[in-house]
Amino acid sequence: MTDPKDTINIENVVASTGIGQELDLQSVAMDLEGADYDPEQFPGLVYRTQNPKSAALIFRSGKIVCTGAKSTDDVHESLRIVFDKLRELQIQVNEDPEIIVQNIVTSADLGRNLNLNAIAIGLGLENIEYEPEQFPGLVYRLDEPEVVALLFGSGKLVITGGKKPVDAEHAVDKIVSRLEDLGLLE
Amino acid sequence: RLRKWQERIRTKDAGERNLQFALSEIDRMASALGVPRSVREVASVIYRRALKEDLIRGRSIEGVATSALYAACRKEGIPRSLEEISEVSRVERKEIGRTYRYISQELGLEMRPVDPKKYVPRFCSELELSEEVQTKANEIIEKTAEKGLLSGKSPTGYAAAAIYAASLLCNEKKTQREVADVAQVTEVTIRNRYQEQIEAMGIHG
DNA sequence: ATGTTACTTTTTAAAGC
DNA sequence: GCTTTAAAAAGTAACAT
Repeated sequence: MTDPKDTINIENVVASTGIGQELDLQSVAMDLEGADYDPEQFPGLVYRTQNPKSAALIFRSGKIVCTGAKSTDDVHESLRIVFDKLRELQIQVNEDPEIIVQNIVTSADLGRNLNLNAIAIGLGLENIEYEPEQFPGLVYRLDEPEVVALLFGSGKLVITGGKKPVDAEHAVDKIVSRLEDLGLLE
Repeated sequence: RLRKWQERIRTKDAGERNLQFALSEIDRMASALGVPRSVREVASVIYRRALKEDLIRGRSIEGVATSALYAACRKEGIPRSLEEISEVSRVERKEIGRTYRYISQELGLEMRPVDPKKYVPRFCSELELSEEVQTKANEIIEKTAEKGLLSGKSPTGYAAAAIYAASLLCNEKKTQREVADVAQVTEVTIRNRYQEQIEAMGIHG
């Protein structure tokens, strides 16, 4: 039997940081090739890195949000690229700004089909949200770790809201044991 | 002091007017949908509870009223799809769904997923299909759901496919388009659900 | 009838409306 | 509350071929 934990894959990491310097986004947009800046639509400037692939949202305050990375290492590498690009534009950037991981999205596979109707009732209608007319996944909010899990009929899962990679592992363990206790797995 | 009193009356009047408006809207939509009086009463109770729990702040009265009616239809066992509900409301489908999920969670309505069989009588009667087709459709829904085919699927599309399949099996064929129109789903959805269902039932191709 | 694109859900920061 | 960004899951839908 494959341990569902071994099927966990990080799909997206969101992190925030700041260069401790105010920015004139209009001029940054002019000098930084590939930058998308439309203040009427959104106050942040969008800059995409290729390797690793990510999108950085750069704000007037100098604060930056990086999304789309596949690992925490990729987040650091992507932001290092962004910092260097800004330095090339003669912008002062702190040595190594603090990078805070805000959210990690993970996917996993329980390896067997799930009866979502039975799970909705088993886990307690007051704790879950399952509205197949609106979305095919069952929404299950865990307290420890504090993450949100989306369960699908195929047995595939999405775990989001965690700040550390281990949060997903703990969540999968709890989900598996709860479903086993209810006799809704295998 | 007089000003404070007038303000209280003004607030009270506004609140009363809003409640009256909400209840009249529930009545109007319920009539348009042709649901029994009991559903309007349940919807009114849900709306008043939402009002009491202060769930309307930041939301439109019409949105909460519509969501209360949607929830009431389901609670009473005569569900209307969000698509059908949105046709008699001035609130768009997406907002009705969001508001419904919010009040459902906050009021602890503990709504059970909609059983596709609940749509069979109404859809079949709109299609002028016999009792035999309804029975067959229910049988298809029950057996395929037991095999786990229902997980994650929209109840209306699931019911529509079963009705389409049953109409074929009972020699009262309706086209996918006819069934799709009354169930308000696309032919593609009926086709996909239909294929899964007949395969699970072990029927022909 | 199929294929592509796109939208539904969840999470999270950012600044501003 | 909304706006933008990324990503997965699976279902549904719209539009093109």
